[in-house]
Amino acid sequence: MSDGRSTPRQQHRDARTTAIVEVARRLLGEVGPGQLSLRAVARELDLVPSAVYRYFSGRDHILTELITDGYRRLGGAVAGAEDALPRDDLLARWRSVWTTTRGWGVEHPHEWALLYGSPVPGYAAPAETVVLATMVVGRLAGVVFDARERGRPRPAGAPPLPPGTRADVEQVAAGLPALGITAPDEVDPVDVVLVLDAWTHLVGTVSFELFGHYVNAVAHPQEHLELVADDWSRRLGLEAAAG
Amino acid sequence: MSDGRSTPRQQHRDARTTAIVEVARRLLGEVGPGQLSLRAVARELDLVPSAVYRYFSGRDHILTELITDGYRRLGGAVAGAEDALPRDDLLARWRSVWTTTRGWGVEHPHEWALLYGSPVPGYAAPAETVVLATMVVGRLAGVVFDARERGRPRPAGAPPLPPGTRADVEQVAAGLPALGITAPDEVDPVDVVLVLDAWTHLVGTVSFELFGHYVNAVAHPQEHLELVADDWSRRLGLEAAAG
DNA sequence: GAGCCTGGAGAACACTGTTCTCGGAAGCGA
DNA sequence: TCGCTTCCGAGAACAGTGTTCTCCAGGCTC
Repeated sequence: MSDGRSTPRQQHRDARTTAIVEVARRLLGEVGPGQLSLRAVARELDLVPSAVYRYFSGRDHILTELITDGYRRLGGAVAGAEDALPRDDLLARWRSVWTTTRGWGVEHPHEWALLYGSPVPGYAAPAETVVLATMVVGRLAGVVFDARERGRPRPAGAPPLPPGTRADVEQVAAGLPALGITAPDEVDPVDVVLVLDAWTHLVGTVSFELFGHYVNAVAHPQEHLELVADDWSRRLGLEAAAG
Repeated sequence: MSDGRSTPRQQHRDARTTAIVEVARRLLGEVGPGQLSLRAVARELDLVPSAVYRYFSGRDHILTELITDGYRRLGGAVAGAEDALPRDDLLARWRSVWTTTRGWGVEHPHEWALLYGSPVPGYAAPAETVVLATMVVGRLAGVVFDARERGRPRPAGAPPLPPGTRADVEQVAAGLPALGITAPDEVDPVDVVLVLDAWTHLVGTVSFELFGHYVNAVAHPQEHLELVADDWSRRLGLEAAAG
């Protein structure tokens, strides 16, 4: 946020900027997006509303900042948990990504809604966000690629991909290095699709839990999520060779 | 909405009530929830804002009505499409539920966001909604149950369910008749979990497309969704015996 | 030390949801 | 047909909201 040398003014500016985001995030946790009020943020900081406009172009700008911030925090939590595990324990790493993602969502439901719920109207993802938003799915892909590298193949039974999806996969595979994902030289297109689907299912499951679609259906969401995670790991051939 | 005999007053009231909802739904399609304004609805009907309160207790009440209305319409679209297919063509019925659901979402993205996006703050699902909300997953379950009835088993390879999930499944199975879902006498618990997961994956996939999480990843969402649908049908053993 | 410029104050505008009172008109029973 | 009741809409008001504008003082920069 601050460039190299920091004048006193720049320091003050940075402090205020982060203070605004911090307060906004705290209020977001209390009331949820849509109810987040710029004036409330200003009040909390003993500021007049118009003063906030020195730092942000408006309410949506603050929300945008909270979104990138949320992706950063979620990604950080997932990365931290997975990095603490031995690289060879693919199954533990895979489950870690799933449970850490859910854990973060359960702890920060409003931020989760901001990231994966209805998009905010004025929001156009800045360039920085697109790489941040891929952290979770990137970790999923990392485990799968490591499994292939260790000679664990995917169970048979997948049909060939239709042409449109093949094109999509090529697009994705070409963009992997830019996202910091180390992929094998020859990426299996089916792996790419399955990882994308597993990611979708992961986020969908957590969203269903947090958004109340599982009432009267799933009373043990943690257990259920682990079940789904193991299911996908089996389909991706992550478990030990002896089934 | 109207009970048996309808006095002129009741007629007028019903007409106004539906008119308000209709206008609200049209405006919702233009601006999205959160931007939907009670005053704008009133303006459109040449009404003063306070007059709307004769029919709805507030803005959230209108949104609640739009939610139940949305579930009804989505469910109706799905049911209509599936009922037009021969009951024995399980695969076609299965795909129909998937593609019809996506098609409705693509046509009504804001209503989709209302149903499956971030929950509305003041919204507590009325009793009527819980049955409406299960229409899509109920149709998925119906296809699977019909497959079992026709002697198509699920492919092997599923691990036993952990105790918490077993309890959840029993709860769900006990509630099936109340939802109008005809289930076999002995419901396979794994089938219930898989249907729930397929439903989650379906909604998650459409949401990811509509909410912009698939940019730079899935340029052919229709084809991708069909791929996912077929994938689940294979895991559920819906296709003809000869693979 | 002179000057610029930045950040905050304050007022104002156009909205929003919601509550209240009040009037008139339409429906209803006799 | 008359009179009463009920109900619907108008209107004003209040407390909020996001946003824009002008103005000014203080601190930073040169």
